[in-house]
Amino acid sequence: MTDQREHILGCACDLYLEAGMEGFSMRKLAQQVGVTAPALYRHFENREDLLLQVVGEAHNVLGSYLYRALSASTPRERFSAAGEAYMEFALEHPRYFQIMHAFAEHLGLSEVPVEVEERMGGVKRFWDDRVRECMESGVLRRDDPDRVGLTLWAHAYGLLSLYLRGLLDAPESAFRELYGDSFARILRGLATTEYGADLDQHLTHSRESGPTRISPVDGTTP
Amino acid sequence: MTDQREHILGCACDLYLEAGMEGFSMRKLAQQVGVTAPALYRHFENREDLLLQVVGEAHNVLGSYLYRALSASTPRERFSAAGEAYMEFALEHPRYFQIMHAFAEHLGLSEVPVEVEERMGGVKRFWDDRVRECMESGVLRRDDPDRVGLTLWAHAYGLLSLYLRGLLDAPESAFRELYGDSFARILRGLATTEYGADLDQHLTHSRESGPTRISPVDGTTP
DNA sequence: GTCTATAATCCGATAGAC
DNA sequence: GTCTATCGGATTATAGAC
Repeated sequence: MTDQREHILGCACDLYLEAGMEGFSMRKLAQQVGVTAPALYRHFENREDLLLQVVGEAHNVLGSYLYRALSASTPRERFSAAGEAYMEFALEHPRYFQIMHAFAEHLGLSEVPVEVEERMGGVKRFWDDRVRECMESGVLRRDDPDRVGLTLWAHAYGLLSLYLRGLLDAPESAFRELYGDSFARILRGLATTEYGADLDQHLTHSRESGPTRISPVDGTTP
Repeated sequence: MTDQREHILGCACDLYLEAGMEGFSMRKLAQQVGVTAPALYRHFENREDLLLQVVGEAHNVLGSYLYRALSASTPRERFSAAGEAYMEFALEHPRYFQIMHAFAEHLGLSEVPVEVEERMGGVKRFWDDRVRECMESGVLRRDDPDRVGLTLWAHAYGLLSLYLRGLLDAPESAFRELYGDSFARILRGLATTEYGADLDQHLTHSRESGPTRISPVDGTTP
């Protein structure tokens, strides 16, 4: 009873996880807590403030998943474990996964709150660190860790989002296999060795100039 | 005036593109159309039905972007153009990009409507076709086009989503460069050649069994 | 800190006249 | 096909008593 605020926050997380963003209201929350709606405003400024705290909890849970990955003993194992931890979090807490990436959008905000931005920066840095130590130990090619981290993060995020939104018609077991498979493909590369050389050349020069090119690049080599 | 239904649909698209999902209501739409709210129900069953048509329009617009990419003359150029077209669509019509991927979620539906599922299948097939013809012409490594297509699609979708949600603090010009760069990295591969061999072995065997593995794999080779 | 009561809006959808 | 009028409901948030 001392920390009624935390009790409310716990109920808010439960309610959101059960009902999603559409089904979340201050009235329902009050009912679940066992008080009346106005009482909530003694502890939280408004609905937005409250949901921001829920996002914070989502980040805490993700953090605990990622932290576990650090107990592996080599960079390549930590890297692998991190990728799996990110997937496990998304599959076991899909609503958390959604709200932390789409908070501003869900609330119709034009800007991402700084709290969320900072927390998300932490997630990104975690990826970058796994990448960096894999580069240092020769598992990953030497490259800009920040960019490589983003590529990996975007791929994982995209794959999980498409799955959670029901846009991939695969059962969970199949998806898990697909996720690891897709990761492996990215690490190994998709282009033939012939065109791979082309790409190396592209990347060496692209840091300075030029329009966006995606793929087997500019018309130089046939 | 003959096709008032189309006029309403046009206004609905405009209203959604301006106000987003949060700001979309039958009343506001009616006001924009210049009629009263009940009149809308002569043309559309309900709000959900109407928004489903908006999603359809979003797919039409994306389709027109992708279609343009087919005018390139070689598989590798069509591939490159397709990736750029997907990006251009997302950057120029961010709301359309969002609603077509998150329609069910936005409306609190538990299942993705079949119309959306089919349309999205078309997008996926377009990616797969670009991949397939690149494999046949030796630009991409021979592999399962369906899986490779998914990897590329997920990466592009993830990167664009993160950017549109304001989770990447980069201006648009920087993002465009980043997008192409990230694509090139995936095509070339991220692992060192040494560990790349490991991955090849993994992929060869993984089609049949085993738990999800992500990266430099199983403890066999040091 | 919590209550009752209520303000002030907004929403989707329908009935029935024209 | 469109209107007026309205039903029936939801929501966030506040005022003031206890």
